[in-house]
Amino acid sequence: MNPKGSAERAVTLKDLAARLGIHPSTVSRVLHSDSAQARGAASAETALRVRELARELGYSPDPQATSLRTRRTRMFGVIVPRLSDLVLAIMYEGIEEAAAEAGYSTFVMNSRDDPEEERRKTEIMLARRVDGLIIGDAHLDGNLLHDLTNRGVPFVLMNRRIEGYPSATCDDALGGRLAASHLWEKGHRRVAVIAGEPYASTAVDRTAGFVDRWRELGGAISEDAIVWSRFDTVGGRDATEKILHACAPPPTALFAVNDFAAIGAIGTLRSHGLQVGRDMALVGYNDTSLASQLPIPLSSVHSPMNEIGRTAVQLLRRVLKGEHVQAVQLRPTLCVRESSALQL
Amino acid sequence: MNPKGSAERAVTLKDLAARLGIHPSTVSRVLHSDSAQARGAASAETALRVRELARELGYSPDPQATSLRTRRTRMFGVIVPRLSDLVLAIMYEGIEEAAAEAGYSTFVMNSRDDPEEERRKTEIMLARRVDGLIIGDAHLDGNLLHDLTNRGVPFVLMNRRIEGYPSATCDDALGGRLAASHLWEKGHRRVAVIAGEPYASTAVDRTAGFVDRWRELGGAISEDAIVWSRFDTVGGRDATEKILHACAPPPTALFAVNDFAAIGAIGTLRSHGLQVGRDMALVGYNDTSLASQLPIPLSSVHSPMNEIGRTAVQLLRRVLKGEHVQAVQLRPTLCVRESSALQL
DNA sequence: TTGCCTTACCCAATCGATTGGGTTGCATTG
DNA sequence: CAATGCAACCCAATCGATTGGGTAAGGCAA
Repeated sequence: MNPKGSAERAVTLKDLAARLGIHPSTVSRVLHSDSAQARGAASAETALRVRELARELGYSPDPQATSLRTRRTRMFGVIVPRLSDLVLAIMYEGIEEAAAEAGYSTFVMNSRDDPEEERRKTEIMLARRVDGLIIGDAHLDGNLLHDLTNRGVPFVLMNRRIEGYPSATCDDALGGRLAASHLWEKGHRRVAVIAGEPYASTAVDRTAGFVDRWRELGGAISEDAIVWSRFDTVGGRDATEKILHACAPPPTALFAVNDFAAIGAIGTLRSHGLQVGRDMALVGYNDTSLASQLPIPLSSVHSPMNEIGRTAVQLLRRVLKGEHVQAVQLRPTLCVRESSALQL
Repeated sequence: MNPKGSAERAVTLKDLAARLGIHPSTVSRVLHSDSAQARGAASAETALRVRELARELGYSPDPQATSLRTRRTRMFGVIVPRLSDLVLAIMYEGIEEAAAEAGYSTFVMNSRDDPEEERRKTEIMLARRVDGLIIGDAHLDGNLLHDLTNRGVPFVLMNRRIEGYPSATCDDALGGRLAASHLWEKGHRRVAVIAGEPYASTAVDRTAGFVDRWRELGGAISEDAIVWSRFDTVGGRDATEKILHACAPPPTALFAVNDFAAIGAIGTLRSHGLQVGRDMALVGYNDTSLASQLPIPLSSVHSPMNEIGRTAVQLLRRVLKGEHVQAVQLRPTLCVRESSALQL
């Protein structure tokens, strides 16, 4: 069929037109118009012939040519701290699904949570002429977003939010409150928080929600009991170590704003001879697939990660239509498991 | 600066040419040529002026226009079972880095390990006119690759290999052998394998390597002791359950071809009152970041995942240059931890 | 019969970059 | 002095699709 192994030359509008004896522009209108909008484009009969031949020859429009003319690429750029962070990977799956359904393709790039890298990656995507950006690593203290706004670049935030910009996130304050209510009900009165990175709204909101609710319930929580940390297992390890050293008497429960930090905490607790669920209650966040599969299943605030990704795409599409969109916060739910099931 | 918030019209070659009073083609040659190849393009002085103005106005060539003319998009398509599989996510990080360094962008899509979906996603990428594909979910029994070859589509495999196609993988047979040698040395004589999906070379090679080595050492291993399973925690759970039911007397060691399956195994063992590392040795595969952070740190065969991703990009670039490339297998190493450290 | 609509098309410019094939002006060479 | 070479450019076609603006043919009403 293709003996030389060279990619066959793709079928073009001109090819179709030549075979049918009509003009390329007519073919374009037939294939492009939304079936109704083909006002005076062609007769029903011609339209049928065009569509038939297109199918037969496997015509697929050249996206580069289309983009050149229409100034739209139907590509979105997605920036995340790292795809090897399961949370972002799942959100990205949601993005990819929703984007594909809408006829968009997506580029993802890792910024490693470094503002310099984030800026560099953003420029690469803009140089590619993406139609819009989904930014999953927004820093509370950055100025990239301000610049992008000035340059008229359409974008939305995902996962982390920043006041004044459109975003698709979990209602993290609510998630923190759920964790606080749960631990309070279980009889805990001394708690500590593994709070995550202070530049990320996820960490800040979850912590703030927890603390707010805790105080509402009449609990006390000191500054020492709130430890900022990296989001990964090592961060959770170190933070737990700090908490165990700083708090006397030690807390009876921990809230980690991230499942991986929680897993790190488990390790540290174990090496201090403390068993999770019995000597120390533990609640994580995101309910990643591992939480329920751990030797001692981990309680976790479930956030709808796939849905957050899908929502980000919807929002970005509305931004592109010129709508003024608000931030969307999706509801988390609490999954109680063995790590915090015991009544004190 | 841009009060209406509309994206500023990008600077084009024509703009530069107009300002300099020369022809766009001259500007193109100056900016495009590899500094030496600009044979008779322009005088050194003119070239300097061109480059200066380009920098000043922030000229960046329109990739769509370039692609249209050159028939190359400088985009690679990447297909993986799922990015939420940490192993693939890390390989993808390697791909992204290497691709970016070479001036390529990458699309990733999830096939969910479904051949139908894989085919669909492949077509989407080809419709986007990617220059080549990196296929991370090759099925041993599929026929997609054959079709792609016939159509002259440049591609390489990653993570999983198939005889006769270029690929970048871990030397999985060796990895299996390392695990076998280790468990044998620790005194184990009854072992079982959580073997993974039989359509994936990773699973097949790791299992075969393990069994080969085991027999070389004089060990016996029955069919019942090799259980095929999904790659995730649930798969590991079910497989372990099966092994504990089928093997009498039970094995003293398990080799799981994937860390997540190993984590699933830990859960099942625990619910049977068996403690990993003491009652049952366990070795996983890939040495994902979690392995060392688990409550009982997991021994695991370390595979150079980032490097595999980078290698896939290098191979694909060589394929594009028309070179005939062979499969590359990168060396794994064994990380022994508490889960299999005890001498029987 | 004239004027006016429709219908069903066609024409040509355009998007931005690339590239094979010129052209011009000047200097060198035999 | 004619011929040749070379440096430094310019020209125009091209990639494939889109789109504003035609236009010819036919029908219908006044």
